[in-house]
Amino acid sequence: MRYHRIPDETVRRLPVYLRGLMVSADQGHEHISSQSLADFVGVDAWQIRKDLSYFGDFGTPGVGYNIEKLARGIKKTLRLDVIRRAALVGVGDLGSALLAYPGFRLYGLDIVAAFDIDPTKVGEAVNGIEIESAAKIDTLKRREITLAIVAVPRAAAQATVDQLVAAGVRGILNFAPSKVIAPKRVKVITLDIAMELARLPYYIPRAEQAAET
Amino acid sequence: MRYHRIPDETVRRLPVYLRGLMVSADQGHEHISSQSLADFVGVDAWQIRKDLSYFGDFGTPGVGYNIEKLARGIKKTLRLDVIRRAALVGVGDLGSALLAYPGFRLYGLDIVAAFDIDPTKVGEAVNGIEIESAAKIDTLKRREITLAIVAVPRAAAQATVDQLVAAGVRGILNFAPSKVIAPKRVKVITLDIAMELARLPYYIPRAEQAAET
DNA sequence: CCATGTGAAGGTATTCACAGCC
DNA sequence: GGCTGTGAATACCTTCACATGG
Repeated sequence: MRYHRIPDETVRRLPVYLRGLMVSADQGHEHISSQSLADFVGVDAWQIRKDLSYFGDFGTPGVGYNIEKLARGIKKTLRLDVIRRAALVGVGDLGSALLAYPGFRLYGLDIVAAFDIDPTKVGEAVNGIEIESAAKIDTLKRREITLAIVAVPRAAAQATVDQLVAAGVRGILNFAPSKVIAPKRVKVITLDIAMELARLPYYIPRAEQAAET
Repeated sequence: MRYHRIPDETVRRLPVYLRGLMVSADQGHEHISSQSLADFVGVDAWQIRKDLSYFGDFGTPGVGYNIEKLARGIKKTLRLDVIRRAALVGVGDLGSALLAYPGFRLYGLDIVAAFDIDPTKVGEAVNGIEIESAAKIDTLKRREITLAIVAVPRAAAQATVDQLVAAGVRGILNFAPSKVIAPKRVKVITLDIAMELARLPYYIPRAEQAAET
């Protein structure tokens, strides 16, 4: 099945598998079966096998998967086999937390630049990265930074995205709670944290909303 | 179609519509057509109409939707018609940013308690909320707090969830990068920020990864 | 004998096209 | 004429069951 297009839902799950594999490797394992990985990451075993079948044969029947080899295969498929440089725009509370967040490294992602519009912040360093004026966003192309994280207020989001697009950025993770428009060649993922919390109550049955004293 | 089960994907989109409606109301509008709302939030018009058809007739043919009425309907469906009290566990960089984040209010969600295991943080106040010892999580039931946000390191996530479940919490938004197990009656949504950034490169064609000098 | 990889079946969500109502 | 609400058609994803290979 190696020549099919990979479903979006599979692309969404691949980083989960990757994380599971790395944790498992840290624990000293060399091989893992689809069933063990399934138990570990919380997905069904056949789902994992189906997902992997879209882009290659990694397993050995009777044995399982070589962790190292499978991790490399997933990274290559996700195009994470190269270290990716990313820029952050908006060094507020959330932006600062993202700069300090160590989790990106696991996927070979590296935040190497930070921008803010506030002159009092420019020049300051957060987590070893000096904050630059937002006017300097146009230097990203020269610096070969192709990913960006937008953590600015809603009102500034579209203008920021426009700047980033003009600077040649190809992928944007947007935390501002609003739709932003970008050309088709630029992939935008919008993540509204409040919205995720907002859909939680739906799954709580009415009768049990109050504390069951 | 009022008596069907609402698809999960629809539940995921409803908060988007709700946000769009509120912004539109702020701009002084009273009515809105599915087409205008579609342009505004970035979803197709027929998708909006289909989604809304799962739980009620809100529109008037030839006119559109009364914004106020539709917003109330969506809130009721999402069970957001009551102010919801939430607790935060883990007041690190991300946790502090979440405490300061004003976006939850829009959905009637209110963070009213914060816990951390670090004794030097306990007693401090962040954004008007006093940080309590994590050992006090068991008081949540008494305080009728049914939602929780977990922003602790991966290693502590499962133990934190166990504590929250024991304290009667019914919905958990988990930022720790790991699967957590909870009884079926407790809904858990895991949000791994690094993973969202990690699937961005997949959508950037190989030939265009480097800056196009 | 055990675990993978995959056609085929089944289920869910998206998209279309239009009847019905203001 | 304009816009909603929805059956029907389509596309997509999940789940199953098993043939295949170590």
